[in-house]
Amino acid sequence: MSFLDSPIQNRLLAALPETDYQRIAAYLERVELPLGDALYESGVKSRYAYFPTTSIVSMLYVMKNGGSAEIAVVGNDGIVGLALFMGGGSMANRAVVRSAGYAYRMRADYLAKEIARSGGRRSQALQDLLLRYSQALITQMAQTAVCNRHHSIDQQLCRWLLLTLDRLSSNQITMTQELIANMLGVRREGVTEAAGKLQQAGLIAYSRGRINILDRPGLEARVCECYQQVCNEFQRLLPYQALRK
Amino acid sequence: MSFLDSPIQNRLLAALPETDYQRIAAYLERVELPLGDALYESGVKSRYAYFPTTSIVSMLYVMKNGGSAEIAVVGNDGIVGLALFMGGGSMANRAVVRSAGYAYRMRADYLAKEIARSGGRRSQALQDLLLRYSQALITQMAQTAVCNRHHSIDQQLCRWLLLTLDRLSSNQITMTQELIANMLGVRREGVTEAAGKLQQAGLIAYSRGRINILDRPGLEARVCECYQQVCNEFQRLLPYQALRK
DNA sequence: TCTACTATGTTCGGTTTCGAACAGAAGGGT
DNA sequence: ACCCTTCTGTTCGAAACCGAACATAGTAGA
Repeated sequence: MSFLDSPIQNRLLAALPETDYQRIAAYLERVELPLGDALYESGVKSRYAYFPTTSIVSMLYVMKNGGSAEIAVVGNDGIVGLALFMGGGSMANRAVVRSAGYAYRMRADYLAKEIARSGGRRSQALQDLLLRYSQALITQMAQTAVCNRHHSIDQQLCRWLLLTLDRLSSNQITMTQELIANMLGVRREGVTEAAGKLQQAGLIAYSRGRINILDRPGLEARVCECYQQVCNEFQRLLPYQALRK
Repeated sequence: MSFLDSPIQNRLLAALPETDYQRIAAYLERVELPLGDALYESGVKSRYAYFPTTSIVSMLYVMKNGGSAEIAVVGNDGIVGLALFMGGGSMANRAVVRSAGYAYRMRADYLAKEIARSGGRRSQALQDLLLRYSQALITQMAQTAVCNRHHSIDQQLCRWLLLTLDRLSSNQITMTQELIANMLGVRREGVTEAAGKLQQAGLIAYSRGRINILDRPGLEARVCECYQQVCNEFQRLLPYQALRK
């Protein structure tokens, strides 16, 4: 049984050994995440960790002057709330739902207990998985920093679209240019211009908050090396093979 | 006994409980790190983890076209080689010594053994510490991404100088403008101009690869919020109080 | 001392992005 | 139908940064 056939639509959960998953499953609660929902705020210890399935969550840093920038994106490949695992409890950024959908959530204290000692034994598999995912997230953040420094809005938009697409089942993204601008940390007009070029090239069709991806290979041809680098590391750190059979 | 009086000049090591430290100490080897040394290369599994004491190490991403950007900086507050702990073995960036000095190094297999099981028992303290440090590093990377997006070269130079200063005992930094430019991912001329302003304002004195910090509060007044944000998180995650007495 | 090299300072035009303002176009509600 | 809001497209000058070229000034070595 491959991941796509698995009833567990989150790759981290699906990668757990059967016994570990069974123990954890009792604590999982399926919740709906509406667009724009803030799963956690900067510096506030959250009560839940989230394993997105069909939703996509943005880790967003908001500056004092209101400016913002997306630091990383989490979909069905990961977990929102790593700080609960890493010991800080909270992080210095917000987690915002940027694509409505579903997720499994787990109470923070249960997660902590499961990670520490669960009935006298450690959940080695969960811990290892979260560690590897942490490294994958670090890769994504590092690459975001590089991309922000060196690449054009055009290229960054391509990267953003592809990262989003990879975490969706459809090839239609619901997102206004205004919101994309917030996440890329640029002006809305900059996104309009970049999206215009992609549209003119026939790669996407943009219409009032709905983006249809028409030519994914075309996007991949335009994107900077940052996208592939992140993909490679995710693949290396959390290989498909590790997924539950 | 405060950290500065401690014979262990690395904060992570100094924060370990006495028994854990004693067990680890046998594996530590003090090494000299010359300027420019590459402790590890992108994608190559390194044989050692390093705990810098007087040296400073830069995590640098180098693009295909030769452009580069510093992702994070590690000094006596941290460890180089987190990938060994997180499970990936390697990371997608280089670690370059950007300030000559000393470090303790530990063989990768010893570190792995210590983290996993050490004589039948886990080193809970080490693991917790490395986890918290991972989160601190994530904060630094996230803030680098934000800073790269939103702040001027002037502000970024201030941030860079302060981050370096925090990891040095003296207030003289040995570093050419060319190398700073490499790390900030900007042109050398840009650094010349920014440094010129700081020099004119009497905050620093620059002379052929030697920077003397004359007015640290002045730098702090000019730096963007990113610097303080990172400091706050480091303080919160790895508080001074946790250091070994 | 002379020379070669390296580090820093300065200039110029070109490109990208920004900030602000405004126009048009697509829906939604009444 | 209408208005009203939201989303997208377009324009303008200003600012930041880039790429390249070149000038000057310390420093080290012959």
